[in-house]
Amino acid sequence: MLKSTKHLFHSKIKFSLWFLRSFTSLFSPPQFEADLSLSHQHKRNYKKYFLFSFLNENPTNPRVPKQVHSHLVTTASFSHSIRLFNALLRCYSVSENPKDAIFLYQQVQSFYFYFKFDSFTYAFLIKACASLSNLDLGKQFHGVEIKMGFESNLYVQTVLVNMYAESGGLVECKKVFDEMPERNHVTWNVMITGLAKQGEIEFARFLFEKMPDRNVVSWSGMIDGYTRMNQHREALGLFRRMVADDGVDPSEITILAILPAVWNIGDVKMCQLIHGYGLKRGFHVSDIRVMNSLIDTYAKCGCIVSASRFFEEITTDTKNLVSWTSLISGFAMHGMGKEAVESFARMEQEGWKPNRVTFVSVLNACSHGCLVEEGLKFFEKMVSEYRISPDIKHYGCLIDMLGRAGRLEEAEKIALEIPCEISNEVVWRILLGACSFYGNVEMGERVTSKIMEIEKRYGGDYVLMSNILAGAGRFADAESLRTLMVGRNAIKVAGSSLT
DNA sequence: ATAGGGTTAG
Repeated sequence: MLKSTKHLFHSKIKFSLWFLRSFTSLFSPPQFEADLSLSHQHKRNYKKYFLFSFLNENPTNPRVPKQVHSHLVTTASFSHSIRLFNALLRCYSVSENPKDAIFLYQQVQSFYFYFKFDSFTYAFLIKACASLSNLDLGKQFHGVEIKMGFESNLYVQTVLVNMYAESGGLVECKKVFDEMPERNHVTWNVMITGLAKQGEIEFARFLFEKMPDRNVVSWSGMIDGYTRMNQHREALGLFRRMVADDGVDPSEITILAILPAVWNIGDVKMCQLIHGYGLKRGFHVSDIRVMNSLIDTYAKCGCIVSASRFFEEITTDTKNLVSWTSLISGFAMHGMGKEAVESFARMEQEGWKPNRVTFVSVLNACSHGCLVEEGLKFFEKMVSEYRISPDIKHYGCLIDMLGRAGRLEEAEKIALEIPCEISNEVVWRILLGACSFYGNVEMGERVTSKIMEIEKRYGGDYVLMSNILAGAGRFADAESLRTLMVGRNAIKVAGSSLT
């Protein structure tokens, strides 16, 4: 008995040493070896501190929390520090697998029953539930947290509001917010951004106007809410009010929230203004997300030259895959197939591996630039070389490309081969457009019946099909289709131009 | 130690 315990103890020491070695070799903190000569208490504190900063300084490396976790398990030193345990929990809650936070809690709860959890523990656990969008689990921790006496803890209640907002429990969200004895600006912001994200923009605005000290987060949240709801003028108005009247400096996030409103309205001047502001404030050198969004906005405002010039100004080590994809999608929407294909080649030369979005963009470019053979090659390359299984948008581009080139039979064949789990009415709608362009009545009728199996309320389909029929001289059929459209209450919004 | 994020067929 004694021997085996001893053996276990030795193996633990061995493991610890291996562990410390792996830490030192990974990060080689200065004087770590020397500190081993300190007193036992000192060593333990140093180790604790080291593990703590190890966790906090490597938030993106998924191996770090696993290493610390296994160290704590094998050395049975969970009980030594609630802080270390909480830091580990925090790491897991923002990691790729927030469920690990729940597992850690369950493990500690069942093996270390004397362990006393504090308010931070519950805050991070509820945060993990928010990342998982798991409303049921969140409700359970809400119950536990109340039972442990944190019902009026500002931090715990704030993450609780956030969790309910993110996982769609708006009723509970409002209830918790209303019943909080004290709130700070974070609480208000969590509530406002949460409501704005869920589409409750009116109520978010009400709270926004009522809130005592608005900051850049509150403004950005509201602006983002309006752009999500397609209320772009309202978003721009709020942005102007924020900068001009309240004198609040926009952050990177504000810029990212306002740019979709800019390109939806198509305001090039506004885009240049924000670009200039970014230059002045240094966003363009510091935040690749803002730069990528600017490429996209210039392209969507019709200035592909500015978009590509701006792209070329970004240094090679700052550019990423999204920059390349934004450029290619810009070329695609301007019908510049050749430039898109060249950019794709340059991107591969610089060592970037295209993802599914990059392929949607380049296939779209081939379709708009009438590069059918290239497009088919890209599709083949995506499947066999990059092992990306095509999704419905890739098929959409492919069908659009073949349809525009008049290769309707091939397009229809592919549309029929799409697995039914991912198929939708949009691919058939694309094909219907091609049938209309080439005046193919028979296929048009087949395709229309396919669409009607899925969606009967989209007016554009009736209009397109009745145009095909009228083009073939079948005016009576065209007329009855129009009547059917009115009878089914299908709506066709009239087109309009921005200029 | 609590809040906000970029590219996607018609």
